[in-house]
Amino acid sequence: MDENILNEYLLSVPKTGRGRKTLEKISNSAETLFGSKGYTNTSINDIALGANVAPGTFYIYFKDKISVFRYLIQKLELLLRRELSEAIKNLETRYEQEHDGFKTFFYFLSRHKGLFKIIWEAQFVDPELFKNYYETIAEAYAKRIVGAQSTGEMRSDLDSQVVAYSFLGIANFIGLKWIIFDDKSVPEESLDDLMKLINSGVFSSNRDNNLDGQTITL
Amino acid sequence: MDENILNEYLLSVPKTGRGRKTLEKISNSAETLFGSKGYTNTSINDIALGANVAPGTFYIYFKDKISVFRYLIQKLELLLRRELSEAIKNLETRYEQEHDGFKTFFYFLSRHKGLFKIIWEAQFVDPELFKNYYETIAEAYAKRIVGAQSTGEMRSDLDSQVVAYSFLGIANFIGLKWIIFDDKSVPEESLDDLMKLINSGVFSSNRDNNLDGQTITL
Amino acid sequence: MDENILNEYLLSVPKTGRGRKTLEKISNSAETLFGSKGYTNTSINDIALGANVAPGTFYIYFKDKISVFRYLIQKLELLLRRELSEAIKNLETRYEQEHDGFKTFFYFLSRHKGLFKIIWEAQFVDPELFKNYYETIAEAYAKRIVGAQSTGEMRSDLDSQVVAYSFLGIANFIGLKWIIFDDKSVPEESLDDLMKLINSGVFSSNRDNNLDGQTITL
Amino acid sequence: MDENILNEYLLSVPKTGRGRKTLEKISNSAETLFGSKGYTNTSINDIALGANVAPGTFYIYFKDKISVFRYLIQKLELLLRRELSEAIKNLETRYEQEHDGFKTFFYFLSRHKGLFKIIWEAQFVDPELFKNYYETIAEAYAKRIVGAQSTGEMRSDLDSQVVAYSFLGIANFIGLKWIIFDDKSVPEESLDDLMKLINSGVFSSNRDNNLDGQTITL
DNA sequence: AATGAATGAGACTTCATTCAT
DNA sequence: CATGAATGAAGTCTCATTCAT
Repeated sequence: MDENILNEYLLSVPKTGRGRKTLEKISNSAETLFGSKGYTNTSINDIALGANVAPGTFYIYFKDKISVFRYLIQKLELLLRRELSEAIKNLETRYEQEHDGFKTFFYFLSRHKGLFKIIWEAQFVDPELFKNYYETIAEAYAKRIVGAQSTGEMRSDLDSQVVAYSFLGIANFIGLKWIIFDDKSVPEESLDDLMKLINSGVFSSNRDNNLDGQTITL
Repeated sequence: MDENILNEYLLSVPKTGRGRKTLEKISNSAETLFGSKGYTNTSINDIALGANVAPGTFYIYFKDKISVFRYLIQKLELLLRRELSEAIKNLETRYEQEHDGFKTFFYFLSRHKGLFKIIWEAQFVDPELFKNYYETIAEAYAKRIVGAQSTGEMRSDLDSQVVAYSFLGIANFIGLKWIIFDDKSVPEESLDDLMKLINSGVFSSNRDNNLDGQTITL
Repeated sequence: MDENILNEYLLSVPKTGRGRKTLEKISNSAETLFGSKGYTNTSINDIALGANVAPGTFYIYFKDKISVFRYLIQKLELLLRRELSEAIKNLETRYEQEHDGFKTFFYFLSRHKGLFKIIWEAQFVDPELFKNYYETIAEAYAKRIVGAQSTGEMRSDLDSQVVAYSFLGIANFIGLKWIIFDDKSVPEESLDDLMKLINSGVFSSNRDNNLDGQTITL
Repeated sequence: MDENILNEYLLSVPKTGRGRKTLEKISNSAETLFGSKGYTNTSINDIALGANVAPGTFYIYFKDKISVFRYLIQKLELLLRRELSEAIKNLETRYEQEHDGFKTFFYFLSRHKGLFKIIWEAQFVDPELFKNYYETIAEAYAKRIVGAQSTGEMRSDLDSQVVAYSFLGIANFIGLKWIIFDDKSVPEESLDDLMKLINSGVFSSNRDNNLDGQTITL
């Protein structure tokens, strides 16, 4: 079971079912509160209250407040990674993979709004963690781009990092919009437009740029 | 002077030169500290110390801690808006405007790394403010897109909001990368690639997708 | 068995060998930890951990934390008393008894560094106990001095309490030096000098003091 | 002013008379409470309460609880050192110096019972500090002994460290007796007996020891 | 007898804010 | 205007002790 990775973040792994249930209650309470009020505005007492346990109980499972935070981020990463690789593993073209990747990401967001917001706060709560998190993701993504470029599926005159960060930026921002502004139009609905955008761009035609007149039939 | 808008955020607008200097010292100290350590990790004492004034002096100019924060965000918005409109006001094509807009944004970032970080923290410090800030920006941007679509400069089969948020996402993420990871390659250098991306997309050609065969000559 | 006195400090005297072993593990763990980290810095959890039992098990044998502490002090007193009386019971002169008494004390210390430190901490942990402990010892010692004075073995112009406390002070301080500073020179080595000191003093001669010219041939 | 050494232990040296008074109230409250209830049993709230200030005020002057503790020990050392050197500076013989040294020490104790008790607790609260404190004192004392031995005022067949620790042990234990047991007979009254003891010893006569028959006329 | 999870009072500490000078 | 000392509510965390299993 992959979840055992998360145990590293625990002060003590419960041996009884009772303990396991308590840990879950605490973790869930923290996720909910961090997601709604933010890490900084959430106190241990809040978390304990939300978990229906005494404040001291929190410290049986987590060393301190920042530890749950890290635990939850690790959990987010684990879940997202798993879902993404699952989603695209049988798809042949990069285009399909990208399409379903975005789709999966948005679907994931819909179920983990809170967890996702936590990541952004990491920038202030634990800058090192934040840096590592995004470095890892961006690097992995850039590698994917390079792969697609080498097979000719993606144009290779663009820096892979620029492309990777742009895609991540688009996905995150549309997700951010959705989460923060509690948008009714789920991002999934925007998926087609988004794909068109990254597929063939936004500008219409005949500009004097360095794309040297090559014609693309879409 | 446009700056007078900022006076709304002040408890008392200094009448003497001495007072003006004190206010500036406090505001600058806050900007520096919020930008480096973050709002939450910066205390009024820190700000006062950095401004070479007594803690009590802070409260002559600002009602409370959150007020400087809002003051600084308002300042950022003001400055950025001004620079952007200045930068593109004499440019004819949307493409050129977009190009120079990004360029200006990145240049602005380079001089206000701290302020940019402050914006992000607003998400947790003052969610309402953050929401308004981005709503305003995104709406304005979306309007620009609609305009460009109506003149035919941009393809009109894409939802203007999706395009707006995508562009903002790209700009912000590349900016984020640069700031947080202290990147050596300034984003300006990536500008050409970025323009190519939004101009004509990333995928290479001839895909069997729902873009229904319409041909675009680039 | 004299040890039954110690049972008074127990919540339940174990009837099975298993229980006896558990009690011993707990008591030993406490002695070790109190002796190294001190009473205050040792938690019940530490003790339980060191004894390889669950925290709850501690409370089967001891009413509370202070109880083990008292138990251990009582144990120290018992052991020391026994060794001392054993050591000097066949010696004829007070001088020899004092000599071997110190020697035995230092030897005892070498095997119970921890317990000795526990006694000192009692001053702060349980002042009443500490008071009683030292009162008892000092009184017993003072009685010995009076006895020696009545047989003429010790000069009788000195207050027995002053002598008793002085001797105890010397023994304790040299012991303290040894324990706290982890001295390499075992106090036993200093024994001869110490005996000379209490035998004939430190100052050289011919002073105009209130010893009224009486001559002592050493 | 020598007292400025103590400022090193302060978080902020007060600039106004008001602050100086507050600092003194806090320091005095801590001294009283540490001396009566002990360091461990005294809370910051207790100290603040005893000083008639808010808990937070404590932290204006001291970094944390252990800091006042160190501050007070440093103060004790400073005061004692000063009084001792003052007391003996005009005395000619070592005997007189020793006599007045003990007397001064006992007199000092009578005015600083609490402060003196604090030292003992340092063994558990800040072992390093305790070690340094006693090492310094013992070394200084041992040097004095060596000096007295070289002038012939003290017999030189005794190890100076043994003598130093013995003297310290005697002084401390008699002081301890007085303080802990709240003795009515002030140690000063025992001074003469004590001087006799260290002057010419306790045992009466004619023992077969290794003092090789030398005769001392007292 | 033993377990280990849960408790909650209480300790330490921070810091936005006030106010007398 | 400016100061800086004082405040006290609120938050983090520890740990002796209890109790259901």
